[in-house]
Amino acid sequence: MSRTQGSRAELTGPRIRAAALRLFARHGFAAVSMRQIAAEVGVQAGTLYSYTPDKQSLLASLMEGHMEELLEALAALPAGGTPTEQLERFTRHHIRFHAARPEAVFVAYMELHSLEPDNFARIEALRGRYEDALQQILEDGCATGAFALPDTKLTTLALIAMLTGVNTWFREGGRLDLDGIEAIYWQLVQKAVAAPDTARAPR
Amino acid sequence: MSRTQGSRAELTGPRIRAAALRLFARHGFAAVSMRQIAAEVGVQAGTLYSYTPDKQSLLASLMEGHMEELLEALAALPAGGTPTEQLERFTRHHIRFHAARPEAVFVAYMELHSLEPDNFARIEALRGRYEDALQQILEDGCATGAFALPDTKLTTLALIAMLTGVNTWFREGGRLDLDGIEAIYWQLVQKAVAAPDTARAPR
DNA sequence: GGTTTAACTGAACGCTCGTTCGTTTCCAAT
DNA sequence: ATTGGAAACGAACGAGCGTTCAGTTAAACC
Repeated sequence: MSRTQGSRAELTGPRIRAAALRLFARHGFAAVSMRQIAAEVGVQAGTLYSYTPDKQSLLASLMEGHMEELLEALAALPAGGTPTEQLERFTRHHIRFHAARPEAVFVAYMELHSLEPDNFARIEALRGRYEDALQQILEDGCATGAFALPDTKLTTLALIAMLTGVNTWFREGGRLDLDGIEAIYWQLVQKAVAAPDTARAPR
Repeated sequence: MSRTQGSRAELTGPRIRAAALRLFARHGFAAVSMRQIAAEVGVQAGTLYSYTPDKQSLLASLMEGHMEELLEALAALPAGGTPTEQLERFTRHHIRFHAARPEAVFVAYMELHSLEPDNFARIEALRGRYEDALQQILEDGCATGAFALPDTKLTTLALIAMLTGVNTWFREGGRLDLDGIEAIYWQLVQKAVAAPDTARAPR
């Protein structure tokens, strides 16, 4: 399937994936044809089928790859510290990771209904693991008294929705850089979850 | 175009819109054919063109109608009171309004990229007016000292993303009813925006 | 009961879709 | 120079797409 040496150009497989991701993000999975993807790569449509069994698998593979990358990056974060420190790391990491790959994020959120049931279940399970990681931090914080939350599951979903919302407007080179955005969102998150007494002195 | 008396059944126009909304929400605009919509209504595909000039206009009309309804409902809210009271009204209303029409909300958010440029601009302008209303409340609150926010525009977008996120998991008859959900989210919103001194006594 | 009229049918248009597969190309090893 | 084999081509398949429109139906009015 792969040459020992890519003598003429970039490897075709990754270029197909990149083109598909870009087009799916821009126009939506159902609105993009295999011929459009092929044209973007500079190849005939039939060639795509040497790299993916079909269009659905191409989408599922992109989405699953994204979710696995997200979980790997989460696992690579430094552990330990207070729940507040962990939550700050999670918050900043979420914003930074998502801002760096807007197309994959967009596809992973918007094309869930284009997945066949098996693929949907597999990818939703990965998302669930990510949410669980945040929920665990919130529960730890409630246990130590650093956070005061009526419902950690809802708060998990609320915070992730808020943080992921950055992607709807963030553009590189805009009014604010990522450091500034992280700081603003971290302040919102921190105040929202903090127990009243510790709202200003977060340990 | 319309009969003086709908003697046999429901009027066809609204039924087409309802079927299209349901199918667009479930499968995505591009993945739904005019024949599917027609079949859902119990009519031939050609009949749809007595009610809409084309598929794109059907989508745009559904989205524009939803945004206008949202703005009308916002305008119908009681005015006056402190910024904190206004923000609570906005928060509760947003959750309640969106939870009541999940399909329209889903389509309005997910199918923006299916709109042709003119329709997109018109509908985005309506969304901007809704965001402006929230931003005005936040600015008023900062002016009175009730809120402490580094950036009202970002906070506006962050809060709307958080509140709209309810729609990704809320299902009627689930663990929590709307009153409970409103209360939890209002607590998160209130704490996130409140100036430190007033965090516990919101007037 | 005959006429009007709007709603709806159903066939047809040209086109694009995802996918298959026999053929051609061309690098790499002999 | 020849050969082996992977990569890509490009034509073809049946199906379905959005849209049009001449014709059919049936309720409403005189």
